[in-house]
Amino acid sequence: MPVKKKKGPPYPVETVGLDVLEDTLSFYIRSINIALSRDLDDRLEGLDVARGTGKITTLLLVDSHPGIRPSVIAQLIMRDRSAMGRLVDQMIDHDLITRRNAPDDGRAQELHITEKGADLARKVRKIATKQSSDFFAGVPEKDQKRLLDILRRVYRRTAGLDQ
Amino acid sequence: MPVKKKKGPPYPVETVGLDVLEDTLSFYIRSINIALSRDLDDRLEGLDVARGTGKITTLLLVDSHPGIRPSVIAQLIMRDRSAMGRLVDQMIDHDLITRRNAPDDGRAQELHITEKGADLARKVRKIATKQSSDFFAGVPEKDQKRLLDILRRVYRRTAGLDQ
DNA sequence: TACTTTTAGTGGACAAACGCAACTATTCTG
DNA sequence: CAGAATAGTTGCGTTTGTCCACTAAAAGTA
Repeated sequence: MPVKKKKGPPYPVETVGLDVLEDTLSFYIRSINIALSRDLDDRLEGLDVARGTGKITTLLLVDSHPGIRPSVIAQLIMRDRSAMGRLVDQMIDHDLITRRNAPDDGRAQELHITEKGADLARKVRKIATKQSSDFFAGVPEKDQKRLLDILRRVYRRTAGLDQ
Repeated sequence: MPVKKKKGPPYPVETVGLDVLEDTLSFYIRSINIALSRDLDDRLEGLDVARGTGKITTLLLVDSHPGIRPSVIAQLIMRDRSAMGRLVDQMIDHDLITRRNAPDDGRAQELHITEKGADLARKVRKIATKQSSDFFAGVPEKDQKRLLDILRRVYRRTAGLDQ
């Protein structure tokens, strides 16, 4: 006599094959991106820099490259200049960076970090590296390096930074 | 006598160091995700499935798992049920899938592919795999596999599919 | 010098997407 | 049967980002 069949969905989540996506960059990148963003938002709770869509990169770049220009950052984070402008506005409101006109180029601006921004940058650095290693838990050191190398190469190429 | 200094920005894009982000998963994932999404949108031009935010995964999953439930897909693409519902609505409008009530569970639904959906799925499979290999251009076969393995592991863990 | 083109930044309008919370209906647990 | 959990729907609000037009300045050209 057959065991009573349990109801449940025809394809339980754990066992669903992902079709070709199983071997595809885009799917994992997209999904992991979602997970990573949410996780990061949690970790940044209340830190003036939540919703880390570019704010974090901007903060760290301004901190480590005093006088860097908005348009340069825009290119690195792959946003257009208007989006970047708004991002800068926000961060100025939060007193994290300052904006001044470039002395040698009337079109351009220079961004500088504030006290508060620098403090935050220190915290964010810790958080970002911690998150990275948490997500890599269980992945051998050597593979981590290898993975980052590959991602770096792909990134530089697609951002148009190479050649 | 010094060479005439060229003007240009203080930190040209190509040379800007990314601070700790240089060694951080989140930055690359986020950026590559942007690049990948835009590129994919281009390749899907006019294909009824543009803005591939989950549509692609849904399409392929429904195609390869007839009767799969919305909530299962939602979990795989990390969205909440309401977002998933709207996604399904759209795809039904585009005549890519159909929705019917599950015979054995009054709460649930079953999704099925349409003719048109199946056609599209075939095309999308080609496009997705092509894109993946394009982005991997220059990365040795072996490293590609390795990378996908790691991403898969990270994904499965963060999606709560393992253990 | 006068022109044209390119680059940097701003502002507005618009749209798409997502999450949350509340609600219904069904099923499961005990 | 009562209460908890699950599937799906709907409305609401927010965020985010893209497109486009516009100004100002600099670079290229002749």
